[in-house]
Amino acid sequence: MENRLTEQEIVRREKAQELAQKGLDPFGSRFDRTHNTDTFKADFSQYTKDELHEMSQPPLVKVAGRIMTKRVKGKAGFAHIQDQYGRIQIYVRQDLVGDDAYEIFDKGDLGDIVGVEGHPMITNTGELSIKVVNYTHLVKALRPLPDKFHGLVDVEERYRRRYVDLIMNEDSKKTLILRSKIISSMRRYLDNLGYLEVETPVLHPILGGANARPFVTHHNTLDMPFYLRIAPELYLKRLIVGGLDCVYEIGRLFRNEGMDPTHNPEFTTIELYLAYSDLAGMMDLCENVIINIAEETLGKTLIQFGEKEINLAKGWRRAHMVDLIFEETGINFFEIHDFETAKQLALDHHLKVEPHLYGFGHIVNLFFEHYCEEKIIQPTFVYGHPIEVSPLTKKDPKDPRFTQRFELFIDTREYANAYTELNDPIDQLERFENQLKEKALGNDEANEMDIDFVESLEYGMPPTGGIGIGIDRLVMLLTNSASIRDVLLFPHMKNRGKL
RNA sequence: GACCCGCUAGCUCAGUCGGUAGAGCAUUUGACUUUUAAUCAAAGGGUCAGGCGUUCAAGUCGCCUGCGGGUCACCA
Repeated sequence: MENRLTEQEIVRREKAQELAQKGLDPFGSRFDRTHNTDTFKADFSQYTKDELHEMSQPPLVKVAGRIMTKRVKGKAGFAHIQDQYGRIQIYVRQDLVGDDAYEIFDKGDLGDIVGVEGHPMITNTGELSIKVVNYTHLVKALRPLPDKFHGLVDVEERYRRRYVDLIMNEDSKKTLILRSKIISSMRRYLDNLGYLEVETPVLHPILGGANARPFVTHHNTLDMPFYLRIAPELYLKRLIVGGLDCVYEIGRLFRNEGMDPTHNPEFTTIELYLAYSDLAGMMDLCENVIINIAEETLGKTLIQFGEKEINLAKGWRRAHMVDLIFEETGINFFEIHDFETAKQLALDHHLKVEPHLYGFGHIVNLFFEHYCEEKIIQPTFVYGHPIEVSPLTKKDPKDPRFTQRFELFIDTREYANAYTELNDPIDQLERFENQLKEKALGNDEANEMDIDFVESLEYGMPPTGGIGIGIDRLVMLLTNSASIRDVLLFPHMKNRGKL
C-alpha cells in the first residue's frame, strides 16, 4: 500500500520514536513566542556586539521555526531556523542548554520545527543570533527537505508540493505573499471610496455575463443542473437595479477551456459597478486603482515585466479600436458600412471568417485581434468595440455599430474589460435573441436567454459604468511572473499516473 | 489537438562511441565550544518515469504510454 521508505525516512521515524521514549511528543504542541524572526531583528539589530554582550540583564526571547541549516561542532553548534518572515541563526551550547537538550539538538534534522529561548547576541562574523538557554523540540519532519543550497527546482514538484516550494524558495513565497497584498490593497482602495463588497452565487442556473464554455454540475435536492459561474455580471447589475449604487465582488470564475501560461480553469477577478458613471469613469477608476496598488505594494510605477519595461504612471493611452486598426493596416472601418465589403477585406488579408461571424463588427474585431493586440505594450485603453461582440454593452449614440466598451491592454494581454452598461431592456432582449442565433450557428459559448435579468432592467437600471479586472494577470504583471501558475498557490495539475 | 524539450539516489545535476551507475548536498559513524553552502575522515543509499523492441550487450538507439515545461492552434 505504501511506497517503500527511503533510508532517510526510516532514520527519521526512528528518531521520532526515540523522542517519544524520552517522554517528548515528536509532534509537539503550543509554544508561546515573544518574537518572530522579523520582530527579533527589528528589536535588536540596533545594538553592537559588545552592547549585547555586556548587558547586565540581557533580554530573554522565545522564537520558533523550522531548522534550515545546521552546523554542529562538537559541544556547540549553529543552526538557522525559519518562520514566515525569514531566518534567524541560533547558537546552541551544551553547557548552556544541558546535556539532554543538547543531544536533541545534535540529533535534530533539517526540516524539524523547534522553539528556542535565549538572548540576542552577535557572532564573531557579525550575524545577529540567539544564544539559546532553552531548546525545545516541537515537530519531527519525517521527510527530508530538498538540497539546502539549490532548493526545489523541479517545476512540476514546485506546483504539486507548493508547501515545499514555500519552505525552500524565497521568491515563490514573496510572489504569493505579494498576491495577498495586491488584493487587500485593491479592497482597501475601493472600501475607502465607499464601495460595498458583495457575494453573489457561484452556482448559476443560466449561463451569462461572458462568452465561455462552462463547468456543469448538479444539485441533488433541487434536482437541477448548475453552471459554475463564468462571470458575476448579471447578478451585480441586478444589485444596481436594487439600489446598491457602488458594488464590487472579488471572486473565482470557472471556465472550461484550454490551459496555458495565462489561463487556469479557475481564476480570480474583480467586477465593479458604479451607478451614474460610464466608460470614462471606469477608465479613471481602473487607472487609479492599479497605480495605487503598484505604489502601495511595489513603491513604484515603472516596472520590469520579462524583457520589457512597463510604465504605469498616470496618463494611459486611450484609443478607438478602429483607429488602431487604421494605424496597423491603413483600413478605415469608419468608412465601411456593409458586411460584404468588410468580409472581402478580411479574405484579402487571409483572415479566416468562421460561419458565426455574420456581422460587420465581427470583421472589425477580427482585424483588431490579428493586427493590433500584439503591438500594444504600454497600458492602453482600447475602446469602441463592435456591437456584435459586446452583447451587454450600451451602444455608442454617435455610431450604433460600436459600443461604449473598453479593454485595457498591457504587453499584448487583456487586463480589464469595461462597459457603459446596457440598461435598455428592449435592446437587451434583442441582444440575447442574437446570442441565441449565434448558438444555433455553432457558437457554443454564446449567452443563454436570461429573462429575469431583462425583467430587472424593466424596473429601471440607472446609467452605470462597470468593469472587470483579471487579478491573476495583474499579479503576474506586478510580480514579473511568466506563468499564471506562479501566482496561484495550488495550480491545477493532471493526476499523476501510478508511481 | 499538433510539434519541440525534459524525466538518472530524498534534492540539485554529470553520465563520452551502446560495454560493471557517478558527484555535491542530505543520511549514518567518528573528530571538533563563534560556525554560516562549516570543515576533515569513513560508510550506506538506484525498478536510470513505465512498457515493448533492436543488440552478444541499452541510462544511452527505436517505438508506445504517463507526467511536466514550451510553442502553435483553440479559447477572451
